[in-house]
Amino acid sequence: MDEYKIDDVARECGLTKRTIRYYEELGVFPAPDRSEGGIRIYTREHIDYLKKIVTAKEILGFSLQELVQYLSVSDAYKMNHQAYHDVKSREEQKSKLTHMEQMLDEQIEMIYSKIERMKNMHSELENTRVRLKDFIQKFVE
Amino acid sequence: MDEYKIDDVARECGLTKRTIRYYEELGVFPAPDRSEGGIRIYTREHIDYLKKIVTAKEILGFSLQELVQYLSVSDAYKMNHQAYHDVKSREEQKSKLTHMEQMLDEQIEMIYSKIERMKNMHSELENTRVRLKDFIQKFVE
DNA sequence: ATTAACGTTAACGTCAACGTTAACTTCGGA
DNA sequence: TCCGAAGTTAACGTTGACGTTAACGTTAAT
Repeated sequence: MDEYKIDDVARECGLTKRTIRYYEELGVFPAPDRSEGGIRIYTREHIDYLKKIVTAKEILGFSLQELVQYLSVSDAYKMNHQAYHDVKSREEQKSKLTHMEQMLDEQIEMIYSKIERMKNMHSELENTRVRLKDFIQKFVE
Repeated sequence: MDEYKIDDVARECGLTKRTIRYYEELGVFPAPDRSEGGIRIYTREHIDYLKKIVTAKEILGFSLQELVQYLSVSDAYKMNHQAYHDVKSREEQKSKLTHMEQMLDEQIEMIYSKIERMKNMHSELENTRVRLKDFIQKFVE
């Protein structure tokens, strides 16, 4: 069965139920279908998507507002659904697509530069380690 | 003159005066000497150190509490001063040094794994870009 | 010597990102 | 069928990381 309740999702994604509802409220996470009694019914797709959100937030250090930006361009799911529906003219669609392309390029560039700066910090720390080891060496002599 | 007031520091580091005092209050940033009238007098060393703090926070996405941890092992300045002074026995010093070494190793490992995960996101985004370009291509045909 | 610009502390305000609680409904097993 | 676990919304509380304001002292330049 491809049906999950909020607690299952929470467990698997490492979030609280409150947080999941909060993300839905903010528009970071899509609102799922409801059961007869109004209970949120999630699918596996939802879970995978939420996992992506969590890692993006963790690794990139994005705020929830930035996440909205990020998600609007980074996800193929949205590429097939949101950008394709609810838009009127072909011209509008095309401009929306090229805009997405541009945003995507910016995201990629930003992540790349972050990686570079992290590499710098990494090698600085390696240097510090060497100096520390030297210091300890001299210390025990 | 190697003397700066808080506003100079703020400008150069891209922070507000309030933030600098707040960092001092938290122990993230060392308290400088004061002038006769109680005004904070900083040196170039302070500025460089604060710049490090800012980048570490930005790039690593550390909270201020985590920064305290990070700074206590990552900085050579502290290696020469804090760990060397205010400690009593030689045994204590040695254990403190090996503890620093261990923490440093952990930091290095953590940053490395962050870099790896960012690389993954980066290549995922590259894939998305390719798919998006394809989509646009077919769209304009 | 005065004044404007800049410094100080202390206290309160704010915003994001949830946690907690209350008051209620729904669901699954004995 | 009934009870307890787990679902729901709504509202208030909390914490981190500062911003803002007030009330005041210091400094530099005219």
